[in-house]
Amino acid sequence: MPAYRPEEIEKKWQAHWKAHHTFQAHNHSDKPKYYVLDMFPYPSGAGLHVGHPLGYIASDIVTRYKRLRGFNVLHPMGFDSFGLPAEQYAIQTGQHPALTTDKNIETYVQQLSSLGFSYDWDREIRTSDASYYKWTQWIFLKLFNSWYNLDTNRAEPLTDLTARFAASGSEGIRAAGDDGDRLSFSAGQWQLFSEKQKLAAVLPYRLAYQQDTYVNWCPGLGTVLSNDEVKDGLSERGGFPVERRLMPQWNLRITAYADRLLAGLDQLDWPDAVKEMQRNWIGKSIGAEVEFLIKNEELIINNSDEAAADNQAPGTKHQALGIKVYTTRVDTIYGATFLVLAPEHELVDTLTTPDQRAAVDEYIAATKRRSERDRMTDVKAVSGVFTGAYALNPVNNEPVQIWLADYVLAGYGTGAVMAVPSGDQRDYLFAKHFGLPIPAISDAQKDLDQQADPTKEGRYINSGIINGLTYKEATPKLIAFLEEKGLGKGKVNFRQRDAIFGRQRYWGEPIPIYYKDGTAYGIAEADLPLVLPEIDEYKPTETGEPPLGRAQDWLYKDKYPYELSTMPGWAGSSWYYLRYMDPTNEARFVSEEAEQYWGSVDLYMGGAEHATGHLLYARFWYLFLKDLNLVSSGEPFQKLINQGMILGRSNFVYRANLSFTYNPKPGRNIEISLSEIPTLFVTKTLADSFNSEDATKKAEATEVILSWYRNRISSLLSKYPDAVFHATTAEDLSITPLHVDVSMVENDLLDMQAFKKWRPDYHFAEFITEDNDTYVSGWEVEKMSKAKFNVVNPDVLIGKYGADALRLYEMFLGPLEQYKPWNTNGISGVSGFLKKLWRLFHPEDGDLAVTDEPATPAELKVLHRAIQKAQEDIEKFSFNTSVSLFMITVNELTALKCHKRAILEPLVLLVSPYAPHLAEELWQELGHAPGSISTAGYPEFREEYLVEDVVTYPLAINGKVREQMDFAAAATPAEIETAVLASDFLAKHGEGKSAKKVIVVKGRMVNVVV
RNA sequence: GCCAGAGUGGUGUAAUGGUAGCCACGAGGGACUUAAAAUCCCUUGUCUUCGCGGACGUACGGGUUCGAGUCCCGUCUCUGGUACCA
Repeated sequence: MPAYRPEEIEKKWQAHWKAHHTFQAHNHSDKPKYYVLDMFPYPSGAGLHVGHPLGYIASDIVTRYKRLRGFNVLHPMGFDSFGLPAEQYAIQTGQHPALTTDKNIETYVQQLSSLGFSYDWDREIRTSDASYYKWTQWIFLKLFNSWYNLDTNRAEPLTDLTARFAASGSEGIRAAGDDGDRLSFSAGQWQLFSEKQKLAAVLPYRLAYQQDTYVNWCPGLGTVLSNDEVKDGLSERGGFPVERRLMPQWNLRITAYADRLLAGLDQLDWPDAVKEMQRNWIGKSIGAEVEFLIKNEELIINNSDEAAADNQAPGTKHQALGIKVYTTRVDTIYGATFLVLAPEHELVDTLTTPDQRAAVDEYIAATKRRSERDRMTDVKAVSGVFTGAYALNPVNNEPVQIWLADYVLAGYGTGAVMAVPSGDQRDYLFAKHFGLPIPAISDAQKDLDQQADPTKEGRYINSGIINGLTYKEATPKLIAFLEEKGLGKGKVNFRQRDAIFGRQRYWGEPIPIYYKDGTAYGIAEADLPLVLPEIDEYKPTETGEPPLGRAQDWLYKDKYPYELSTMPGWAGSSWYYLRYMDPTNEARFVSEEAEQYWGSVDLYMGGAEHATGHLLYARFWYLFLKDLNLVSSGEPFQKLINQGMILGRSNFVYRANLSFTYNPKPGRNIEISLSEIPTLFVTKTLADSFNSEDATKKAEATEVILSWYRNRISSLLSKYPDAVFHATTAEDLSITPLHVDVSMVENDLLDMQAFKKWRPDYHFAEFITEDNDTYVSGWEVEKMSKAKFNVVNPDVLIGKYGADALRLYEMFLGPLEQYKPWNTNGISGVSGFLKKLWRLFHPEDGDLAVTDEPATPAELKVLHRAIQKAQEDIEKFSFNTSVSLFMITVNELTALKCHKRAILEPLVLLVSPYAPHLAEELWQELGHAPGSISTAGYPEFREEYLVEDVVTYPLAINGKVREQMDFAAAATPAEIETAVLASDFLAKHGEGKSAKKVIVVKGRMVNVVV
């Protein structure tokens, strides 16, 4: 083969790999294992753009490197194939989402293959296959049939719990979750419960449970969304508004694992940013729960005795009515001058006095009207209403007013706060707004007439039993005091909520639950999978039920209706990495043997956007499976790398907004053809001058444009003397930058002919160009999107330069983790490098001309420096520097005219993880078996080839380098110092001063201090 | 606001505390060619000098050090995340 033709060799090797299953991983091997995982893609209809493969290329390089290093590498790919876009498309077109999904997957597989990734395609999985989601449903049933025992700090089978109920009732059971939802009963009462009562009693213990929950309801999508699917009050997919709504929902009790999810982070080799995001998301806070008793209790209970009666659940002993608040600053309790409840707080109705009833009702109604989005964007506005009721501060029995305000969230803590206006800025603003007192509580607080001061410094004042104490002394004293009175206790709170686990949508895993007499039962494991039924339309039913309500005769055992919600998008992706270990197992979600062999993922490559969603859910499921002894490692993903996003580089043209509108002279009639009314675009230089701060520049630019305009008007007037134009003046001249498709721009020069053909309204475009007749377009870095015309398709680049060039170029762009703009221009550089590499084997693009001559020391030095650095770089995921290293190496070998097998063969191995097709081809030409390069072994680094006899030292005076001098590599610092001082160095550069000190860093440099 | 991370030529970037700008792109000049493409060679941080050279230069202001792009303190800007979380 003469010249380097990527289009031929790449197709050839891709076909070879596919036919020979070259990258198949085996579950039995003497080799050490290594598991490299890419994040599970959702196969979108748009296919891949150049930003998507970045992480895949990096992980493939590591994969191929590890194979060379003798590892048995598992590197799988599959598809998260349930999801909203396919379903939205189905609603619009009536096409079954399975069909569009299959088509999209086909495109993905084709695109991924054309990039030469070394996936073991025999392990491909799809979450929407029944053979896969059978096990997703199976895990759900495990969750449904488990509870979390706080005494053993792990999930346990529900049967253990019911056995304890039967033996000793609910007494003494400590389970994760809210005890407020649970009944207390004796063993005798349990025995007397009906089956329905028993199931109802058990439900609030389950790790998958159904409950009325405040959810993010998205009317635009017709479903609920989880917190991580909502951004700024809008749905992440589609951007529809989201509102709070109370609905019965399936939930997963992820909060049971909050502490373990938090603690586990410390052992993970993950980016700090991601760990920090998970810590914030879990949001552990250590504080206290304090109860404020209601003043004038009787008065209020009389006012609303029904609500008060509700509050006395049967079986609980009578307690004085109180409001529990959660605080992390119990030390500030003497400064608590009022309480604020969330408008949804359960005691609101009970507490409201007749005088305030109208105001409170009005406030609650107003809160409901405000969408979640308004509440979030409008955080500065202070609003609230007084209930008329008072509570007693438990530390001093002072009466405090009880208010409602929507800045208090129903879902966090107890839904009520004690407001300490001197120490909390929101409380401060609230107090100022409503004229409530702001007493100081610490002698260190400053500027209380301006703002709150949350300091923990100083000593307490106006604070009863803690007066004069410090923060450290006061907190335990107060908690002890409150505990003794039975009005408070230390408490840990988490910001994280249980995960809502149902979607009112079609295209997802059916939840394996059926209803008998209104009670939820899990279907038998033997009856899995519960297959997604066919339906006529993918919309909700007329009665507002989810689409599954349309399924005909869809009943368990022909009798019992199924749950109509499906699982959320993250269900299937929470355990997929386990299925890859044993993807076709029909008897188990993964065999014990395969699970124990592969253990956990050694390297997980993916975007940071999954930090708080997928990565948290997957860890949660893993810990749960571990509690059930179904998996064996501590955490699922040992090392995580976030590849940065590749941003688009948009190009702009500058339209001069000139008026060509006209009227005929009175009594005349004219029609000017559109083709004679141009749209004027000015080159960037002119547009920049026009937008410049410099008035002279701006005036000059304006004049250039207006003189062009006047010429044009006058030529139109000579042709149409009857027209009167509304002329553009210097004052109303403006310039609008417009996006232009990046494919029409090369090195920021616009292809003006292509631009004119691009759209009808640019057909008659005219240009004011640079002096050399080029049109320079502007540019800006933005996200890649169709609307910005900056999307670059990898297929086009592969067609032009080859996959190897694209792989190298994406790595060459910069550090993997960094966000960086895409600029196609530079790809010619790596393409040139590949050609040069080829020419080391095929001089002048002729026949293979590799010789068996022995290598020279200079050649060996180049090679071994490359081996050393390539290895270091890949171990620290610094791929950009290895590409530049390869370029240097090839440049030097070209200069040395090196065509020797002893050098080139190891070089091919070094490059092979990056440019696998080229490497395979050359490897075969060198006489090796086709396809054998991937396990050929990594070249061994030999330090001795790098040893130099002579080292050139830079000589500096006071840190400024002045000269260079050669020394024997073995020279000692003392010898070097003597030699430097003996030379004329100081005389030439020392400005007559004498040396105070000489610093010699061996092998590095010499600095003379004067 | 809070939490991360980052600021180096026209651009992407490189630099175990030790000669700042490697490797590329772009630009300028040249060779080859009827021409173009491809390929090859030279120049390319700024200022200064005919040149040798010199001065300045890693967002800004300080500090530590023989020596700072790198470490420390403060400021500014940008990017990402998060936000009434009590």
